[in-house]
Amino acid sequence: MIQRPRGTADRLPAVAATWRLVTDTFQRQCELRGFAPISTPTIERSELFTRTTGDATDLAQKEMYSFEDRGGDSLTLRSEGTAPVVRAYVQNGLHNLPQPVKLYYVTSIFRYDRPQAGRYREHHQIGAEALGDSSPAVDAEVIDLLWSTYRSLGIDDVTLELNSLGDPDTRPAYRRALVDYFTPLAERLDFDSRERLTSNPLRILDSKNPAVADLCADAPRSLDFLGESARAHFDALQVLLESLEIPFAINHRLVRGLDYYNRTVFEFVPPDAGSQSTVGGGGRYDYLAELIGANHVPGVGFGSGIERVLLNLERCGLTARASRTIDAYVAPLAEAAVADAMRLARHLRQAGVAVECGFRAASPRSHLRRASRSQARVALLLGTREIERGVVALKPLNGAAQVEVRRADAVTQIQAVLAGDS
RNA sequence: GUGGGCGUAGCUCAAACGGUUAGAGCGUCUGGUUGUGGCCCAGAAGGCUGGGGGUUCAAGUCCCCUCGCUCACCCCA
Repeated sequence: MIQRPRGTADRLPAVAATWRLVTDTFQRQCELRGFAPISTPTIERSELFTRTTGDATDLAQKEMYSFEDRGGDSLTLRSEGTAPVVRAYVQNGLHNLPQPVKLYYVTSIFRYDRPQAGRYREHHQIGAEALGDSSPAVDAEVIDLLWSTYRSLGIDDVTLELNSLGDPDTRPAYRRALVDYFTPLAERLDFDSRERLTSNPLRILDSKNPAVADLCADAPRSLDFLGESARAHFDALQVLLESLEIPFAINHRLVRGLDYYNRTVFEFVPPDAGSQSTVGGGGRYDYLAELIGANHVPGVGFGSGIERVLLNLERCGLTARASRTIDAYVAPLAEAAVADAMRLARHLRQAGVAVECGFRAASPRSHLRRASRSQARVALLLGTREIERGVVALKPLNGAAQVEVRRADAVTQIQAVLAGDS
């Protein structure tokens, strides 16, 4: 049997209601703030991701789904959500719209990684980006959007962690300070962290290795290296978050897995999250557009894994139940009635009634069993008797008495019954 | 990429020491006298015991390999 690729999932009807709850809630929160939907291709030129993500990141080094197409171009399945949106903004001249341009998306993300709880090779993210405005209020709005989405869903125990990484002009000094701090301690670092000492020292801070974490406690803090304007930006953001009553905690060790971030970075983490500690995160990326060869475009945004949101909904006991969609079930009792049954179903549907139609002639018992399980409120029986007399038997499934209605007024009669017992 | 646990019907699970024809519940389908649902009852369908190799008179059971699932490391959403 051919099976689905590793790390992918079939999303069955049973989880559709909860899935839709998440995306609908997010969409609603976006619309409440004037964020407009955007979608970008599943594949992009590989350079879009390699140039923005950062050479020293795991994502760039071993997690991208890249391939050469028949024309010899290197393409990559979307490995993160932000760079494609920035690319689309630049390529489509969205800087001609009033700034900032506020965009949101619901999309799939592909990363080659070993699957485990809450981690997939194809996962899905809700995300938003605000491009073209560098003021801290935009950071606050974006954070508020994600926070409000979680709150509306009923997830009220995730905590917001916040940090600022400063700007490119102060990054080298901070980086040097980290190297100066960790180099004498190199023997106490694990292998990965020692590697990062030269490749990407900031990421040492992210290590979950307890020994390394201990050393990080006294490591230089990025907040102490902020330039004047980055400092003001971060202070302003905190005031805004406090005024919005969004609780947050400064995490000096919070860096992010992608190198394009500057200034604000944030993550939402659930309590006692085992290995998958982040349900959503993002930050500011004012220099990303330049990395892909465009003019300067400040931006801030986030991504949040839908599968991880689902895990948190489940943890909080908040999964949605599918609602009934079928109003009526049409049951052909004889082979000769099948065509009539389908015609009746069509008339009802044209009138806005949701109808499930039995496809083959069967006993009333068999059809009524199906009708019950379809959760329809009425069953419409069509047999040779009914066809001869130009009527249809209308049986409410709530125990009320069965009646016969003429075919000519079947639709209005059925609508009346449906309206009556709802 | 590294390590642990686990693979029996669509699902949840049985099958003592290796020993006849691998079972049950749920679900599905059909029926329970003439054309009437849910509950109940009966019957049926549904398995190369993940795959391959080995040991043995005999393997779902023991050994090896492999694939898959899962959890953790790592990384991230």
